[in-house]
Amino acid sequence: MTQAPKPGLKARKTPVQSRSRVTVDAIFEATIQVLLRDGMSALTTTRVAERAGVSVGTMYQYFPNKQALVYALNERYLDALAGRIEATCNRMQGTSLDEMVEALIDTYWAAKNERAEVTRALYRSVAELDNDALLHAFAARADYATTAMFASARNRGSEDVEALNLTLASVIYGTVRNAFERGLTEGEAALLRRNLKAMCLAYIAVFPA
Amino acid sequence: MTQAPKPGLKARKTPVQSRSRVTVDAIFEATIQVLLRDGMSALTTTRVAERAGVSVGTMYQYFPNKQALVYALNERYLDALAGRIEATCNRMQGTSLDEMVEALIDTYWAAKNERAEVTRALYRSVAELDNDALLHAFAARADYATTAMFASARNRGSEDVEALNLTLASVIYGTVRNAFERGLTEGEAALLRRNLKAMCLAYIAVFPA
DNA sequence: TCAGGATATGAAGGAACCTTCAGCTTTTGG
DNA sequence: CCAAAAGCTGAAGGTTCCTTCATATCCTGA
Repeated sequence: MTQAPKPGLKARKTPVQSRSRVTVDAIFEATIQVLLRDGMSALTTTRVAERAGVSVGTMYQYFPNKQALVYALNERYLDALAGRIEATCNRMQGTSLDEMVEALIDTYWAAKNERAEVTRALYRSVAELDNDALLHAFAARADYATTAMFASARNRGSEDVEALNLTLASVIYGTVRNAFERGLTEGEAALLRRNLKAMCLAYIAVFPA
Repeated sequence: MTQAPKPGLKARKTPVQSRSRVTVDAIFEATIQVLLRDGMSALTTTRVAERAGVSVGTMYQYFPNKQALVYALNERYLDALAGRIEATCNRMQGTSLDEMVEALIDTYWAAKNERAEVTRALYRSVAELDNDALLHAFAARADYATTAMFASARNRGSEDVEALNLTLASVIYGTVRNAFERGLTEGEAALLRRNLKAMCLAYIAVFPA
């Protein structure tokens, strides 16, 4: 995830004093806010710097260009998300498939909703070509973790773990994202989450046959 | 879907001669190709015109600005997609829930895959702010159709149709999209499609209780 | 305390892009 | 066949934006 970004997308300089760490954080935060308020096409170096309370030049000391900024923002987010998924997978090792699925849904759902605006802002920036690689790296990392977890399930049948993972991961990630994109009310969201779990459990119950 | 676009996004002039209808089609096609080859950030009026084999001025005779072009492209695609969903819903009226779900999955899956590149290209353009409205309009239209279909199911239990629709629609659309974004092999895709159906059927079987 | 590295500034160069418009070509309807 | 409508052209105006760099300020370790 963090290795070998496309050339030209690497951070230019790594903050060493705490002053600059604050600056970089402010820049990231400003980027999110601009993205959220004005959209990707209005994401301007000047605007970001202004909102972050620094000058444009400062930005260019940590990011070689605008694209690198967006890249780093996504990397940061996906890295944290993958970390949470891995943590859940470790925690649930050896439990039942049912418990695993519920935990995975809860984790992913929570991650998307805790800072819903951030998620929404980032969705507006991944359209850029080079971020595809980032997404695939994330998917690979997450799949690795969940597959290992499913393989350790107490009550597993004789199914192909890879196939099981592909199915559950696609359904869970896909559904949660779709749920997130519709503007659901609290009630609808709760209902959908419950039903998603029910659906996965029903599938598991029927299939290990 | 076709009514009341944001001001400034309306088509400027409607083609009346067949010559210009060809031109407009070429422009749309060129937009897709540029989007696909170079991404959203390289989508330039000059490049689109060049690839379409017309001059920039021509483009501006049918679209008041670049944004309107992208808007129209999405509108066109979503309109066709909604139409296909509605057709399926009409065709399946009065059948069983199982058949409905299978038909819906097949329709959506086919629509995404027939011109996979187009779908992929459009995903790169919806990040723009104003297209959100378009997506919501599409969702509303699709939900209306599927809800009506589910309500007519031969073997329905006493569940809340709206809830059933929310669940099935979110899972199906979400999963298909997610499947599409991972670069699945033919085999994996087939497997996932089969399992998605199985999952929905298992859910239906358990719940009308 | 002080030198040197780290950090910040913002005006300005320069490239890329969107959009217009005056004039030219093609098509249509009578 | 011809006048009017429809369609097409592309150079150029005007704007916006990215990025650099010479200069100034701040911090840290000795």
